[in-house]
Amino acid sequence: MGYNFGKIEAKWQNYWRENKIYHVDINHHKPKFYVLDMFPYPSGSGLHVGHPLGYIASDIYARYKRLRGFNVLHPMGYDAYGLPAEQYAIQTGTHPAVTTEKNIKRYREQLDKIGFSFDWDREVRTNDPDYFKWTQWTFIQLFKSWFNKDTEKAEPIAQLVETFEKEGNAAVNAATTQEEIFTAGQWKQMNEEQQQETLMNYRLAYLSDTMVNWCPALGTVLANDEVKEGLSERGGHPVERKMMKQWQLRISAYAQRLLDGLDNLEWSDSIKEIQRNWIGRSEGASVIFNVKGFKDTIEVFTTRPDTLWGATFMVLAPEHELVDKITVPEQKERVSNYVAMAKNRSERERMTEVKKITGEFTGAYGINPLTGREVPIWVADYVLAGYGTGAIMAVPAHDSRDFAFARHFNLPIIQVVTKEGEEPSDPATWEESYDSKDGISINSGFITGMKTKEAIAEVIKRIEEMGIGKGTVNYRLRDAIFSRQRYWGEPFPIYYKNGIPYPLDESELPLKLPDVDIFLPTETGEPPLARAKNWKTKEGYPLETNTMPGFAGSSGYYLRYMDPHNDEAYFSKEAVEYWQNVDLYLGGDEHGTGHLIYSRFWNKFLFDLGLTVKDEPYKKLINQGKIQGRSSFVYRVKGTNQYVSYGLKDNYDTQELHVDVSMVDGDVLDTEAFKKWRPEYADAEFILEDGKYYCGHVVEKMSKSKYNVQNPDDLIERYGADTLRLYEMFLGPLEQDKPWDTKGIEGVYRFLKKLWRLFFDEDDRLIVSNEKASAAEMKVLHKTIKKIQHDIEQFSFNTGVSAFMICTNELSDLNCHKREILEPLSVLLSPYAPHIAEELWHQLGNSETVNDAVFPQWEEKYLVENTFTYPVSFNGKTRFKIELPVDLSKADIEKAALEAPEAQKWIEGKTVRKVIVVPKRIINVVAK
RNA sequence: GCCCGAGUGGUGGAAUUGGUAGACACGUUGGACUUAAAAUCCAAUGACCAUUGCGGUCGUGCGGGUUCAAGUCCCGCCUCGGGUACCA
Repeated sequence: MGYNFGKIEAKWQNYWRENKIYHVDINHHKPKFYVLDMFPYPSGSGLHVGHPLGYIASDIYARYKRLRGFNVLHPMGYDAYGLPAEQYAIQTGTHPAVTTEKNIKRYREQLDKIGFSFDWDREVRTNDPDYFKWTQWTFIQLFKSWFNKDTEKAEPIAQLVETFEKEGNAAVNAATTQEEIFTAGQWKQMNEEQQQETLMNYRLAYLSDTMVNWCPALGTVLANDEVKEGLSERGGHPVERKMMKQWQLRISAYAQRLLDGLDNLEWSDSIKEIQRNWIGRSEGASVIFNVKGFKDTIEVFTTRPDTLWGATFMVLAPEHELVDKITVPEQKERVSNYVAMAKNRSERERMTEVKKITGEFTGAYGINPLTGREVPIWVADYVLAGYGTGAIMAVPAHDSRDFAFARHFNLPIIQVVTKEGEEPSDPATWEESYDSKDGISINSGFITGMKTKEAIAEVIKRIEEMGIGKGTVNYRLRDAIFSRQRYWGEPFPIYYKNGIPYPLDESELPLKLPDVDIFLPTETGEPPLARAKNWKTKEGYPLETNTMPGFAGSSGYYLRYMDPHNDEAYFSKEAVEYWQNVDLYLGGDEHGTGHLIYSRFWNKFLFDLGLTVKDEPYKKLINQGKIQGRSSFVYRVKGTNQYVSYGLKDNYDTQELHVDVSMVDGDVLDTEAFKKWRPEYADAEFILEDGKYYCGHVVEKMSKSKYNVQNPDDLIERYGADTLRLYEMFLGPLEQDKPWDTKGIEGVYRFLKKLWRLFFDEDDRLIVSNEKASAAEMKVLHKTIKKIQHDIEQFSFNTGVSAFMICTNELSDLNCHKREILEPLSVLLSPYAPHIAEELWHQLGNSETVNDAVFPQWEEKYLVENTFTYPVSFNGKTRFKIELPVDLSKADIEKAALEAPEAQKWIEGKTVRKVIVVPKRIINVVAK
């Protein structure tokens, strides 16, 4: 019989469930540890082998921490709102809730089979009213808050109103889009609508007209991070720019805190860098230019105020409010045509035509505030309305885009920075602009001769004194568009009275999704919720018809796990004070600019409200790599039904076709299975090599259409969950992308069978003895404990698995069947392979779960060696080995090495110049 | 374009951070057991040269450098993967 994983795994999975082994509560006698996986969106195709990779790693860590005496919170749930279920609903009429429920059930079955230590009593689902009540609640708090730049935190709108009533807004330093200054008197004279409109400019969740990423195919707007290269991330549909009234979150207010917070996080440098780039802080100055003949001024943002003397023209974004006003009559037509063209270009066009230089002269002139020189004002779409002030001063000599523009339209180029010790040259001879971050200012008035850094500081100082500008910081981070014109998401807890949005009373939450007849927009283009009957408050006011985006529900889910059944609050004070924040978070790095930013923002906001106790949600983050599929190909001879084996395909004119990897074993195709696969292959003929059909292969994304999906259920069926767990870890470093190849799973399976043989004989009789272990056996054990502990703490799970293999191989060689060795070994193995470990632990006579055992402690005394086998190298090349006592002095080691018989041939006829001895490492002889 | 990350046997990957390159597996080859197969076990397996035995040369993407010693550090390239994209 031997190792019967099927029986063992079912048995212990039941035992764990029935005895609630993974249920966890607050326990003040133990230190807490919070291990979290990014929860999955339950898709219709179920889990493939790539999904559990991170879950297995975090499960090993969670189990390890438990063995080390921590009270471990390790929950799981579902990111249940999402487009696929809704798209399916549109096609079939099946309610997305039904699809989602079905998919969750399948996910749960698959997850259960892998033997995770999740506390399912804490499961959350983003579409569960008990859960999204708090998503809606948080939205209301955002609506009722503003960001005070003086205190660098969110504060209640109610207090802001009090300030307005007392002194107006002049002294308020807020993250705001409010431009007009008003007095207390003016505030009081505003009507309700005007006041609400004003407050909207301060709220952290606010409604405003904004340029959005509109995706016609999905019928909704998308956030910036949901658009990749001008196409929607989901589905790859084209995205257009459109002006729409949308809910937004003022995440830009938190830009600096989001940036600063990164410094103290144990995240990979790459993901921190991605976030830093996304936030995009840049320091510089805003400078005010007068417009000749107008009272209006143009404010520009520049990171290089030291190049003001080189500004030879100005450029406004097509959307800039002054374009129309300042354009001279004879340019009107050209400019308005250009602006219309620029506005209508899709995102995609705009991005693909980056190199195309376009623009129009307005006919107006700006006046350089430092030099008094007149510079022409142009309109061009290389200047973005959404960044800085939507206007720039162009310094063609030192900016590549300005340079290209100046060359194209024949505008003057003046050099104002040069490299130290270099003579300025004629820009007309240049091929590109001169990047001058470390230079010396020339031809630049009072900063001439200064180094760039001090020149910038000096200009900022002077323009501030002169009142024509100031030092400023700009961020690339945009506010997050929070409305989706979709059905399957959280409804906004907002109603409209006279067109003004108001939040629902908290007692009205959760506001559940209404029923609709079909999941499509209305004829008039309103979102699906507008189809619902009676989508209004008790008083009859219409409710918001947009729904929230996918990242709404995932932004604060880690907090709800701490106290998932609380109906009084998001989570209790006691729970958050105990569990604090996530100690270890595992997930894919594709969430670098989305979820991980939103979630940090959400947490910081709740922190400002005094709800969370940590400023950052995820202390340590590990991004597991993707598992790629290994696709197989057959080669059809064109125009025939003949298939030629890989090695012979170059002799024919062939077409490459994906075949299902389940029919391929080590590149050899099961030709009979292939014939049965599809009717058109029934009469397939094969041109074989050595009697076999060899397939070609390539490593690519795992997907249905490539027939390379490996699902964990089949592998568990064949090898068991423990083998699957070990194999996924054995594949390679956790954070690295790697191809999936089922071939190697045999090796791991063999290891478990071999381990089993240490405990049982051929007739399944336990052969474990209570005999005292030998020094050699103790050494194997303690070496392994040390290695396993080290590897788990380093998240080096692949080397951990090989350490277990080495250990088992060595114990087999030693013929060791001793409890003193095997009992700790079963504990050691339990994080990786919990089922077999639990079985062995109980077979050894333990009646409690192995999860409550104590992780064994390795002791140095078993590891000490009396001798060390030195590699002896001559001029860096290893020539022979010599075993010497470890406590030998350097001089004696040197002597022993040089006197060794093998050494003579390398020394002969040469002079020994030097001998390097590194104790317990190496001996290197330098001989010439 | 800019910013990260990675290139090691036929394959996945190791290498205590500058100290025996290729651990552990897969695969392959040969052998044992078996009527046979599966399973299991044993041996070989970086390339090349030599071979009766000992052995030798080369080798971590490429080219240079530092060092007694480089997969690891420095300089310059190449290739692949990811992020970002007119951000002033």
